Amino acid sequence: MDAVFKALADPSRRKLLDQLYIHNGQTLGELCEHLDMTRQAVTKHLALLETAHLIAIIWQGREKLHYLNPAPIQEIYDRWLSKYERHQLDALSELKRKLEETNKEPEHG
Amino acid sequence: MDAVFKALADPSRRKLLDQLYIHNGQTLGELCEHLDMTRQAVTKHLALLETAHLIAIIWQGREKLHYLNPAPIQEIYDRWLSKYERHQLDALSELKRKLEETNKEPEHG
DNA sequence: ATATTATGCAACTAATTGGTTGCATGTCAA
DNA sequence: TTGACATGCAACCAATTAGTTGCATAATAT
Repeated sequence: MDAVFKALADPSRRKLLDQLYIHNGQTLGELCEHLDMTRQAVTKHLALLETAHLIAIIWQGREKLHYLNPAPIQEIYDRWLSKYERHQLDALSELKRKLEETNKEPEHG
Repeated sequence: MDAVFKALADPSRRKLLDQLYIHNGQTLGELCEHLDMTRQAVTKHLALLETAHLIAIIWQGREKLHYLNPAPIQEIYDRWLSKYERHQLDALSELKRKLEETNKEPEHG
């Protein structure tokens, strides 16, 4: 799960996922065309995405095809995001209560 | 949005969110007790979380209270995660098709 | 008043990250 | 068989990050 969050933290890697979303199964060379960096840099980004299982790779001859795998993203939602959403109402009402309480006293920074 | 992904990329920061989920409105000092690092380090993590609007801060006298704000997390889901989920079935079937294709002889023309 | 508590700010270090260049390997096409 | 291509691997560099220490400031308690 840590690998997934780390992988999603970089804008270039999110852009790669976006590219695969637009056109799935692209080769390394094709993916490179959309990013302003060397092929080797893109390779490293793709390696991180693969480690996080956000993409799957299939070799076809000398070509490396990349496929989007949204499963880990779904997991983020299931195991982590929904957890916080459930607290949303409670959190906000508590915040509101505390804000009103704070307004009775002098402000700080 | 980039700030949110960056903020979520670190396990210590996710742990801080977890702590606030368990007990909302904790002070800096309280949050420090759960992490094995200096107060100043925790302060920096909390600053990043605040920048990403994942937490809200309320001053009460000399105490700094921290409140969870799950709104950006909900945004991730709405604007980004659901986008990939929609493709999940297509992506997997495409992958399967390509895998089967790979097991044959490559084309020669 | 004074000490204690709760926090902020800044400089510094070490580790990690994002990128580069150079060279090597395997596949396809002529 | 040769040359071009698609990619891999490794060393290196610069920027960012995660953490530290030291000192400063503001609020509270005695």
